[in-house]
Amino acid sequence: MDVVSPELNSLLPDEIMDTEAIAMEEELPAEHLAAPPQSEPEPPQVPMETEVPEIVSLCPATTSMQMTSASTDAQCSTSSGTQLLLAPSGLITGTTTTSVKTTGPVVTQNLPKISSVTVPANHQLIINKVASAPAADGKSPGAAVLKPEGQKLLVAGLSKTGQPIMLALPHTWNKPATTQGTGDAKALPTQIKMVTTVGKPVIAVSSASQLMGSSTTLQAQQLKTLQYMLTTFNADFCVQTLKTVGGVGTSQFKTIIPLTTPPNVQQIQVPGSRFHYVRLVTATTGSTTAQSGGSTNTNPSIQPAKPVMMNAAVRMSVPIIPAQSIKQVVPKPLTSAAQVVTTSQTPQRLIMPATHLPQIQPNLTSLPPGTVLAPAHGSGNMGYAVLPAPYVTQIPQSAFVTLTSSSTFSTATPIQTQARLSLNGLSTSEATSRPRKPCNCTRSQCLKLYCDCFANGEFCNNCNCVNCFNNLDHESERLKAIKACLDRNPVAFKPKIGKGKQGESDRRHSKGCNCKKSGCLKNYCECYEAKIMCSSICKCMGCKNFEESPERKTLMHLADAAEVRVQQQTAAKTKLSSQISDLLTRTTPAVTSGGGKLPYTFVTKEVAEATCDCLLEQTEQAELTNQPQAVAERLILEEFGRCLRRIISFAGKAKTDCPINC
DNA sequence: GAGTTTGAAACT
DNA sequence: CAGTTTCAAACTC
Repeated sequence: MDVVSPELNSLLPDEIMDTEAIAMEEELPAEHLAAPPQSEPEPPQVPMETEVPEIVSLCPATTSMQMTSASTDAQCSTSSGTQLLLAPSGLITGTTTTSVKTTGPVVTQNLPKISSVTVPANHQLIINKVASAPAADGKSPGAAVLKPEGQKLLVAGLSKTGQPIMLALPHTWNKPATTQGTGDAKALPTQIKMVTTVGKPVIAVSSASQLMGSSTTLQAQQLKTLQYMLTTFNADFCVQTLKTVGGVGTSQFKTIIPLTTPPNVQQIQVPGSRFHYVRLVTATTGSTTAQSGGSTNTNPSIQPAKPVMMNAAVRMSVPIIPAQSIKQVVPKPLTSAAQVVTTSQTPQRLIMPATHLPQIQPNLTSLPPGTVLAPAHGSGNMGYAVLPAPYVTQIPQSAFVTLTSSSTFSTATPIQTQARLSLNGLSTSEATSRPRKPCNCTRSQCLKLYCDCFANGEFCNNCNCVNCFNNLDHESERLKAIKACLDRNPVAFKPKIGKGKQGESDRRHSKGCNCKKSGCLKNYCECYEAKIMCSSICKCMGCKNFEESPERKTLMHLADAAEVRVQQQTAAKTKLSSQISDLLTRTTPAVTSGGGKLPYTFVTKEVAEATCDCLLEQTEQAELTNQPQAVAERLILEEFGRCLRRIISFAGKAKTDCPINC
């Protein structure tokens, strides 16, 4: 399905390399890009672990957050019992926690259809800074980060499953948008991070890097209740937001997964991260202390606190809208393309931004579709592995950190579903439901594009490869390989089958094939393999893969016929099996006799399948001899009768031969 | 299943 | 960028 205009699609190669700039130029006021007005010196720039600009959690889950919709005005109100905490990363590690006060403005701007969400009384909003860079005052590395009036939180919408999608806006977000487009997007990259709760209400929101080192004061009285702006997740906004957060037109959907080794959450403190996080968690007794406003800390915004007890987790992912799938993602962000993870009963996962990926940083957005950042077991200090989305399903359970109500981290349940993303022009369902063929690589270590698994952005799983490095155990090598591929070809992991120009076929090979001997009518040809015709950009010789080609038509006809035949046989087999099963079920009471094992007992699965085979064979015979349908049906029924007689005969014989055991 | 063919990827 | 080599999938027997 074509979901993105050719114009947009044409923007992909360059723009995806600088998604932040695009995002800022297109979506954010210029002031948003400018240096924050606070007087504190800018914290030292730390290497950006990744240019992944946004984090979006699209995990389907329920949430106890009360949502109201249809409001078009930004609102911020409170409800009793909710606490707002601002905490440095130490909060997560259990070393320090800072409770803060805030004036609590939640501002939405330039966002349509704002609605609101009410935070339940037993929830806390915890603002956590993950970055470990020293604060400007040098006293509180990793200290709380939000300006009193700075951090804006948007609940950008609700998924189908009701989970809120949160936006954390830089403190400059509420500035007028009059200078939009005049700022230097690259100078001060700002990220909107969208997250949703998973299961119980935990919301993680990242703010812009320039907020690091700043402080936030939140009024404790106002912490008790919060109400956030919501925007309904209409398609236009989704498109804009996703473009903003992920860059334009790539078919990538990035998810960030925390490091393993719970309960040590040091991994969450991503060194050099420019992201901040806000978590909305269920209030606990321990956190009440944290939100006390009576701290004597010289920095009023930073107060010690107990480790926060979290019983919910967040999964954040970074969507980069695929050219072919953007419209698939947007309307149903949490049910299909965006539904990266489904968690189980305790679906809490703490998701952190990728870190220490300098090698691939420049091309992160060119990573395979659905790239995920995940724990890297063998990557030394890399911290996070860069994974395509399908990898998520292969990550062992221990790879996820769960925040539990007992203030400890534990492993989470494995991911149950995976992102459904567009791959090579196939629909998301096609791409993910189709079983991938195992590779047979022997010399490439599955780290070259020769390997289909690697090229398609998947881990090798149940493959026949030799000396495979395409797994989490060789993450560092794999990262290097990814970088090498991207160095050679920045769009190496982009789908080769994209949209053609206007007026041309919807799908065409991005590079074109180079076939010489196959006539482009064998699967050697990438165009033919993708079931598309060769185009003007192909360099093939003797091409027969064009619209009017009689050879192609013949092949297509044969292929269609074969496919129909297979489908018919499959359907017939299924139907017969079902009928036999149903027959056995319905006749069970009637055939009881003599107290022994009855004939129907012998209609095992194998017998049923054999019967089906006989019937199918009869069907084929009838087809081959061109029998009329009525005759064919009669022959099949006769065959079925013979099968039944044989079954009964053998059953009766067995009963006679084995009166004790049967 | 072994051997061959093929063309993309990688290399020079 | 063109020519060559490497590689793994597709194909044939």
